[in-house]
Amino acid sequence: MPKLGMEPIRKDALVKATITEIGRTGSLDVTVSQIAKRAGMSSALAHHYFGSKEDMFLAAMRHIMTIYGAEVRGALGVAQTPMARIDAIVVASFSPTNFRREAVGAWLNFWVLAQTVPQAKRLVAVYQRRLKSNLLVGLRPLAGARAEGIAEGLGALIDGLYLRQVLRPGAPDGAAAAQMARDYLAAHLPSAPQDHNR
Amino acid sequence: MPKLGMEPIRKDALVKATITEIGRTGSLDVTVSQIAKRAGMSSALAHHYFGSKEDMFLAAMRHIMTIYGAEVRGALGVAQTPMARIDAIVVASFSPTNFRREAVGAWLNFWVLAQTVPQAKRLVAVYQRRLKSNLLVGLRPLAGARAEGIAEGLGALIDGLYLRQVLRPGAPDGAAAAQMARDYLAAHLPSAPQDHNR
DNA sequence: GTTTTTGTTGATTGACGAGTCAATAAACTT
DNA sequence: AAGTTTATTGACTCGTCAATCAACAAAAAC
Repeated sequence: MPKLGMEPIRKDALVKATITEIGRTGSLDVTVSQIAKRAGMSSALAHHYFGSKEDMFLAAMRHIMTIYGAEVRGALGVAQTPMARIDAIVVASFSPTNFRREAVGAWLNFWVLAQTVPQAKRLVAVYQRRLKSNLLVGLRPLAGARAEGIAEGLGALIDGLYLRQVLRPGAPDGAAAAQMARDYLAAHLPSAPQDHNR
Repeated sequence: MPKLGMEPIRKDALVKATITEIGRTGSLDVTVSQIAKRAGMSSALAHHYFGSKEDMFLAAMRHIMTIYGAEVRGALGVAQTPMARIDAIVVASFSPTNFRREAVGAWLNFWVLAQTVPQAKRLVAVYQRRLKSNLLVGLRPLAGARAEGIAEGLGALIDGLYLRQVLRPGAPDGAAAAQMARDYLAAHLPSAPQDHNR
């Protein structure tokens, strides 16, 4: 009973299943059959919609980045001050949607994929560029010439917190991670010493 | 012409070849044959000395960590002040030996391996614990109760800088990375504002 | 000098998995 | 109603690779 217009639904299910499976197993060594099964279809159908396993990986990467990008954009939309802009990015980066187990696990594996697949590398590069430029908009008014270095450092710290989350047991603590990023900012922007407790 | 006492030599060659190959290809999907070939022997011999491919990976991880640990210990040995201790760790972390391309590429892949192989996870945990405790010895006299959080943050930053190095083209710039870590410290330890140029 | 230990490899096995294909079926078109 | 497009899958091909084995060689032990 082939309903028509299945393509987008199937592709979407496959993309999500790809992220889930990679995140769950913590490896790119997931079989197309595994992914297809989780998405509720045969592996042949998965190959029908995506040409190859690599295409599925790339689509999954794009999906993660799209969600992240949308969330950042949404938060930036309502930010009024430079400081609020930066904080919006930090909050979005560690929001439950983005900082959840499977997504972080998949993200790390995509980083590894980027070493092999040029297309994946380009996607990571896009992410890095966007993150940095978004941060700079908020940082330049606050830090002037030092903004560049601070953005670089904060970016690396965020990535590092993601990296470490991967091996942490239990549910991700986005709030703690976000606080760590804020501490970094507070230390580098003495102009806004908002909190120094503990 | 079997010379005797080959075992340690062969094992050593295999461990180094494993790191090289993983770093070079940027993936754990290296074949035992590839590794053995680079180490100048047959794949059968590789299996003879290490029981399995996984054993080779674990030995390679241990090797990387051993080198790193030795270098840190050496640097700590001559450090007189708390600040010197912290700096010794930072310098060792980004020394040419540890911060070279293949080693960093392999290191990231081992991090991924840790998601799958409990033994590998334990090794990473050991690394993290040692790093943190080493940092704390230097940090506590300088930051008191804040030391804990700073050590955590600096650790994440270091890991993040490693992570990002993986995708950076060209030769690794350990000096720049180390400077970033120092900036982090300078910002969090206002007591020692050693440099604030640029 | 024969037996044992250590080193070494080519060839083989066995499993697994990406991608293809042929076939079936339900919708839409004309 | 015949033809076309879209959906779907079981079965198959083909390659790859970890791991094993049988065999050979040289040193050491007896």
